[in-house]
This record gives sequence, C-alpha cells and structure tokens, in this order.
Amino acid sequence: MSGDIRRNMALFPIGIVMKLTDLTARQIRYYEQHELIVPARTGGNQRLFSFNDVERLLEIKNLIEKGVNIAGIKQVLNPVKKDSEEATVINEQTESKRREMSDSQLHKILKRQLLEKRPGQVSLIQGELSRFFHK
DNA sequence: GTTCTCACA
DNA sequence: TGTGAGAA
Repeated sequence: MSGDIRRNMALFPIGIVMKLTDLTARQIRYYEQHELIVPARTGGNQRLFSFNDVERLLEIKNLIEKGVNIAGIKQVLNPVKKDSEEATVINEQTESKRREMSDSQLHKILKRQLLEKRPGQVSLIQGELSRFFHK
C-alpha cells in the first residue's frame, strides 16, 4: 500500500490548505494546537500538510459548521496517530470506515445530547443549542 | 512574498 | 477568532 505513504506525505504549505479548505490560517493553527491535526514541519518550521490533513480539516470544518465545538470534534476524530509504523497498518478500508463512523457517531452524540442532558455534563454543542438546554 | 509565534483592543 | 508586531 504505497497509497498510504502518499496520502500521509506532507506536501503543501498553509497557504494552499487555506484555499483548499476555506479556513483561515488562524483556524488551521488553532486546530493544530488542539491536536485535531498534526502537520509535519519543514526545516524552517513551516507547516507541511498531507492530503490526509486536508481531509481532516474538511471534516473539522463540517463539524464546526454543524455547531460542534473542539471538544465534540475530538470525540468524533480519534486519530492523532504516531507517524511511520502505522502507515502499513492503515488501509483504504479502515480509512473509509472511519469516515462513515464519524458521521454516524456525530449523529449519536448529537442525539444523546439533545435528548438526555445530564447535569454537570459540558455541552459539545455551541451557541444557540447549548443555551437552549441550559435554560 | 509567506509563514511563524506571541500577545491584545 | 481576528489582527498586528517582529523575526525568519
């Protein structure tokens, strides 16, 4: 599976990724701080993103648009895999599976949050929704 | 010309 | 999250 090495090969700088994902550099770096993505670095400390990173960012973007905050996204996007070794383990199937999973998982999480709001539990939903349930 | 980190009105 | 400063 040399396809994986290509998918995880760091290629583009943040500028390109901004255009590809419609995210601001600020957001991209912010997501990195929260370990939602782990781009490689050049000798000059410049971030280099792989195709996988871009896909992750698109997923994140969708979730953000759906009103899910960082905490919620972390639960849907497990990854943060340690480089090299795992490249051989990951295949196209597990990747596509993970994608489907994230969406159904999101629905589960959202539904659970909407129906049973336990006291003391921090909401994963931002804005209007969470405010609605706090009332 | 780009990107990086850090800090704040 | 936006934005600007200062360096690389």
